[in-house]
Amino acid sequence: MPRTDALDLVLELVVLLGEDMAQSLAGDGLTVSRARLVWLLHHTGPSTQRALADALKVTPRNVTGLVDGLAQAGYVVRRPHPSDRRATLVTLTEHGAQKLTAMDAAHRELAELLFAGMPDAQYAAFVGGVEHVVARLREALR
Amino acid sequence: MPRTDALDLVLELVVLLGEDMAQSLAGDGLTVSRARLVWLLHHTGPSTQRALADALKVTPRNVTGLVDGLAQAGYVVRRPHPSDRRATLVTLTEHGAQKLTAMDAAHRELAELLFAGMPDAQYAAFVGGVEHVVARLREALR
DNA sequence: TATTGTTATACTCTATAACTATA
DNA sequence: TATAGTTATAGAGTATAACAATA
Repeated sequence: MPRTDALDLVLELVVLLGEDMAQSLAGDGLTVSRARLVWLLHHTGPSTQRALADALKVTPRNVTGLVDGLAQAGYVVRRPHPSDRRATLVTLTEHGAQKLTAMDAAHRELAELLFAGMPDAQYAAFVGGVEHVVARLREALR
Repeated sequence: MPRTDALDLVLELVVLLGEDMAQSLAGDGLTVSRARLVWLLHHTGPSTQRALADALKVTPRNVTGLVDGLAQAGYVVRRPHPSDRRATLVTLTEHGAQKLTAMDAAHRELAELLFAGMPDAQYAAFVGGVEHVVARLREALR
């Protein structure tokens, strides 16, 4: 007896969450792809484009484009790598860093919005359920 | 105390589910956008491009491109509308209909994969939790 | 006058391949 | 010879605007 209703509900959640994030990011002049890159920079510090490409699982060429857009929007700058003249270090600007700090806060507010008011027992069961599903998906994708 | 861990877990689920679907669809020569269109056709029958644009919440121009690609891939054909000569009715081909029936089965199998083995109590709590989160998101997006 | 779908144009994300500069 | 990042090229998804055919 497949539990397709739960899957459909999860798919709806995916759609709504995607809309919410895209809408919020658009307000900051960001796209999902660009946000992923600056989010990474924010949490790991200045990185070479090569490292970003590996972490984001996209091609180096793609990173060039994303960094171009982010630089034009004032989020990041390219700095020379101190010891390897082939490489560049992508670094958050002051403005970018401030925006990312604000995004951290927005992230916490979203968590608050979604889960505040949920009874502890249900919250625990929900987390357990998501972990279960994530584990199954990881196996399936391996 | 924001429950950011649950949000991060849900975001991971979104990523993994997206990868799983994209991988599966690529095997059928489909993209996510094209799959959404044929999925709609499969469940509502032949439709005008205008109706598809409204249902998918994209522009008519976008639908033109998606239908072009799906027609070339043999999933759909454009037929004249019987009473309105401005409009076309996008219809699944025999091949497309068979593929969609197979996708229905794959959908049930995915539900089976994700939720089989989950205790009834946890399943119920999980569904309740997702419903809670979906409701909150609906409010936020309104 | 309004609607359906198209052509024209443009931007973003994505990829592969060839090339430059450096290691 | 290998690596970092670029230019060149291409396809998909998305949008707006102008237009043709029809209602």
